[in-house]
Amino acid sequence: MESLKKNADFKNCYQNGKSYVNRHLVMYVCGNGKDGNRFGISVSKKVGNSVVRHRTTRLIREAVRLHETEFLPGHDIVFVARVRAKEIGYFRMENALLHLIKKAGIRK
RNA sequence: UAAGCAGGGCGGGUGAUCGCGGUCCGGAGCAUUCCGGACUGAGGAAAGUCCGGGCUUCACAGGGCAGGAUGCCGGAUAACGUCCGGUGGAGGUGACUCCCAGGCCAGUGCAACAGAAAUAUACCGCCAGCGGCGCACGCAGGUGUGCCGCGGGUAAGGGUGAAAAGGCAGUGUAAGAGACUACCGUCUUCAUGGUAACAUGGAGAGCCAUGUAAACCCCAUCCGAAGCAAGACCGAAACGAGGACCAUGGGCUUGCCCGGCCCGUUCUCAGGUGGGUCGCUGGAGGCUGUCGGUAACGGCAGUCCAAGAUAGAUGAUCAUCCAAGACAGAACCCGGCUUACAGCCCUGCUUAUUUU
RNA sequence: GCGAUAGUAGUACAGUUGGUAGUACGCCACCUUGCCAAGGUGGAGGUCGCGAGUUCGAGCCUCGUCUAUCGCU
Repeated sequence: MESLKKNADFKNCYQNGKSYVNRHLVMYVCGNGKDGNRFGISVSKKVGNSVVRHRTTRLIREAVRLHETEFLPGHDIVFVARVRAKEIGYFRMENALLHLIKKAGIRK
């Protein structure tokens, strides 16, 4: 999967995209005018120490990887972990993610 | 067996499926990239960033001042505020542990409250002398005693305080006082042992004097600055400089021509942005043996190569075993310190109890 | 990666040569008023972020540690 790298890409998504929220995640979506999707993951220092943040990032990335084909193409999507996200395992993270993309209407 | 002390080690394992970073090999491809295979992929603290060094760039004739750091002695080391071994002090029955442990007779500052007095004094007290008044004895001179006053001698005793001009016992005295004596302490000096810190012993000084230097300061030693986002190299586009080209194509200067300027095409150069490559992991390296050293550590020989990401790679699911998995994620590299940490194992030693 | 600053009452802040921790607002009680506000009087409230050390004695000095905020690249 292709990832968002530049700070400007994230800023663009925050300002021009639409946001969807649930208990564990925040998702920002905006169009990018390309064939595929690009994903960004953001976990702030408030969530925990380095080990906790890395684990949270990996859970989100794994969930995105396994469900990448279910996304409608042509979007930049940023996932932001909320503080409660550090307490959950993979399956609840997966459910949270699927819930959000269904809510946003970008699931096939 | 119980309690404890010191040192060292480990820090979940195995398998299956899907997935990620790196190196090498093979194939496709030849700017890039894709496919397959093999190997490999976080720590004891990777952490805090508290010290020290390597490396890189900049600065620099030499010296001093300022500023900072360290501080018993000897050794180890590339270096250190680290480590090792001693000395002194403190704690523990003990194994053993802990200590920023130089200098307030170079100078300056501070010591609230209480207390008479805080670095110098005399409040109460003690003591004799002189003067006055009273009482007792006495014929009287006078003697004894009490109170008051005067100028003196004292620092034993009193209470305050964290701390009151060595302690304690005796001699001595009007009362006292290192005034004198013994012991202990302090200081000076000599001898012996030790590389030294220092220890032990002898002799002397009657003892001019508190604490605080994690107060200023003094003394000795050390220190140029910044950091891999350091730095080196390659270099799109756009901008800039110079040259060449022109069917003289367009515009401006103009009534027109010449001339000049800008745009155009192309070449060279400079700076070095987006980006890329290097720095980047073979090193004060690990392990084993041996030799020197009490040890820290060092010498020699053999053997091994063990992450290198660049918005940042180790994950997910399932099965299974057990003691049910704590603290926690490399970002140029090393040596330390400090802090966090579920639990497990090994070695040596101490104390107590019991048995032989 | 490299640094800097701060932490004191519920809140915002003082606190100098180290010597009994204070100010304002807020809080509580009383007075005033028919009632409320304003005003007046009195009172409570602090492990000085935490742990060691130096000192006779630390909010203050030293070391370690935690949290928050900010800066440079």
